Amino acid sequence: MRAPQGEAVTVVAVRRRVGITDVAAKAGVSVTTVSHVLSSRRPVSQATRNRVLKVIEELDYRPNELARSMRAQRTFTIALIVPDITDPFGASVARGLQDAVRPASYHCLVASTDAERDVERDILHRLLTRVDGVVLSGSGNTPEELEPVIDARLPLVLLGADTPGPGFDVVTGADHDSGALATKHLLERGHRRIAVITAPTDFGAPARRVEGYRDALTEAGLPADPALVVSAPVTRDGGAYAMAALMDLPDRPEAVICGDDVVAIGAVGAAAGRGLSVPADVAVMGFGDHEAAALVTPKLTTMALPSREHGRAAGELILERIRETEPGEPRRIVIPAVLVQRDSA
Amino acid sequence: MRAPQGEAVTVVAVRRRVGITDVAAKAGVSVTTVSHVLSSRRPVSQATRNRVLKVIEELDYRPNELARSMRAQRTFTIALIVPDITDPFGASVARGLQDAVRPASYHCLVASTDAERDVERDILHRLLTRVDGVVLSGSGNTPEELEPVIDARLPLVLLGADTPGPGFDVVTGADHDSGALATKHLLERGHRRIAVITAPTDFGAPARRVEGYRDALTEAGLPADPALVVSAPVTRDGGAYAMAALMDLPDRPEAVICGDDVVAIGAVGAAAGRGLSVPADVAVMGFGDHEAAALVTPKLTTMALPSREHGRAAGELILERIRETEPGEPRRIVIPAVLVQRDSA
DNA sequence: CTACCGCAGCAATACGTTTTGCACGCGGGC
DNA sequence: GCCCGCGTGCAAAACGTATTGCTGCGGTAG
Repeated sequence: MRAPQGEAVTVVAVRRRVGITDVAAKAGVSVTTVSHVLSSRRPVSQATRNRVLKVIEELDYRPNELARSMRAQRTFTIALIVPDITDPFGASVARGLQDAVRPASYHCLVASTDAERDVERDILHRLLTRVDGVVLSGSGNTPEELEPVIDARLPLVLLGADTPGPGFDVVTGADHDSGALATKHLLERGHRRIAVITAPTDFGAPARRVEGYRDALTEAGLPADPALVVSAPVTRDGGAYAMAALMDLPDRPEAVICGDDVVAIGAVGAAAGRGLSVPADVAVMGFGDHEAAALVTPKLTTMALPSREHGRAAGELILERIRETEPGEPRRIVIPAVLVQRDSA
Repeated sequence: MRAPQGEAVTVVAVRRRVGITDVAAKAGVSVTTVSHVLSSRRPVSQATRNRVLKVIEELDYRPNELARSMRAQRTFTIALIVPDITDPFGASVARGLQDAVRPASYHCLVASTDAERDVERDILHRLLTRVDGVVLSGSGNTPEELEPVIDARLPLVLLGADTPGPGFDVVTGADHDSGALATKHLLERGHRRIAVITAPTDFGAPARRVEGYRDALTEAGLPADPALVVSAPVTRDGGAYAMAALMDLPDRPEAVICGDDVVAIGAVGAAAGRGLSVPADVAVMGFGDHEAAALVTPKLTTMALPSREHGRAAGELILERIRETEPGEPRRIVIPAVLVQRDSA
């Protein structure tokens, strides 16, 4: 019953992977016909189609995607290269990317580089012939590193890129605006002396946020006191020290915007250590909306970076590029941060 | 200078992807020779080798991995399927997996299923012909869902699997032991009445931890009061409510072990709300060592789940399976949790 | 001097699909 | 009654690589 064929051997042995040829043979048609019932690129009689489908079912045939990709010159795979997938931003981006491309039956290959240039280059090279597009995040992506990608005519989207000039597709946060938005929120709550604790770099996203902060102040007709902008490592302790310094100022600020939630948490701790209560004595805002932001006391008011949106946007952009026939103008997608009001401001 | 050849046409046009054939032609040898230069599977004279390498350099030739995979019947890709890559556990596992397989030149394809069974099945099916192995985490992986994978003779490793019986490779946490370990730590600090707040399930990892807790108590000659084991949703509020209930007990516990850091943070909050100080009045332990654990006040003493290790172990196991010629006995790798002492206990 | 052995390289085949040029037969319109 | 067109299916080529049987050549040992 299981084996109508003549073979009486009962040892099952290693069952070879079933290919389209096996299906064709068992259904008594050519491989072309099988392919056509699968792809519907040419009409096939109902009778034949049914027969083929039945055999496919029986044999549990699944087309070899590899061969398919090779033939079509399309892998249906997008590579995501991030400094560290463990970092919440990287993970969310990965998720957003998956969300965007899965409906189109694309997969995601993800790799972590630890921001090491040669690792990044190595991975990039080995991936080039395996994927239909690349989303690259973080690390100092210099144009020359990117050269092999564009050279391979592979769609490429940069995430939050600073260095490479125009000519690239980019998805980035609205850094200037988020800095301004945070500042305005504090202004609306009546604060006038507003300080900033930022990362110790004078370029990139942190710098642009500080600029937004200054512009918001200026727009409100307020002076931007340079003493109120301090920099600190992006750690809890960094935030604590910087906050302590601010609180020691003769004319202590009424509110402080921190470049990261972790920093903000350190700042809140430092304030508490001096008997200052948040937000009654001093308001504190964070950036990023980490998991911890909603867990600490007081719950942190913060600017959420919709990182999943970043990933989704990148995915959609890549998909568009893949579908395009003509290269088209480089695009730049800017994603605004959103204010999450909680208890610290 | 750039083009010694006769072609005077300056229009660059679309440069075709350079293949091994182009290299062979330009070097004046056969494709076989080029392949041998690359693979060293047969000796090639130094002169020829140099000439070929030079041409490869000039043409910036990179072998098409797809064709290579097809020929070798090996994709050098491992699939990781998790409920959500955004979840810190999933992300760490991904990272560990990458760490493990990258030295062997393997890539990682990651997919999130949101724990939806049909999404999982769909992804699994579409991946089967594209990868050399699968690491599957979370979701109720029923054996029948796994059938296509084992049917395809694909190495498969289950992460923290509960349901499927033996016959599968599994990497899992030492749940029973970690429960016992946490309990012993509190016993050593002199606590006698120890409570547990656990997830509302009576199977899987949470249940096994509770068992470990009971056994540790018994071993210490202490009674296991059923009233001290309460269940709560794995949220901040869940922890808070459960803690409140425990604190209302006539004979209030001196210490409580929470099934998750988030729950522990809620518990600490509830204690503070009743004027109880942690750890002076009541000790609290968490599970998981989330980012937030080190950020809250007091810093949480917790059992860290080395999730990156889980991923790494799974990767190494898969690699072994791939290299094996004979199937071999199913293996089970158990990874202990580690105690992270901070300030809450 | 001859036979044998090893080195270098070539041509052909396989991997599993999809696509395309062709052939065959049948029915309808002129 | 003939021709055209359409519906249906087949054989062969292509995607880009790795492998393998073979050939010719030169050197060495017997």
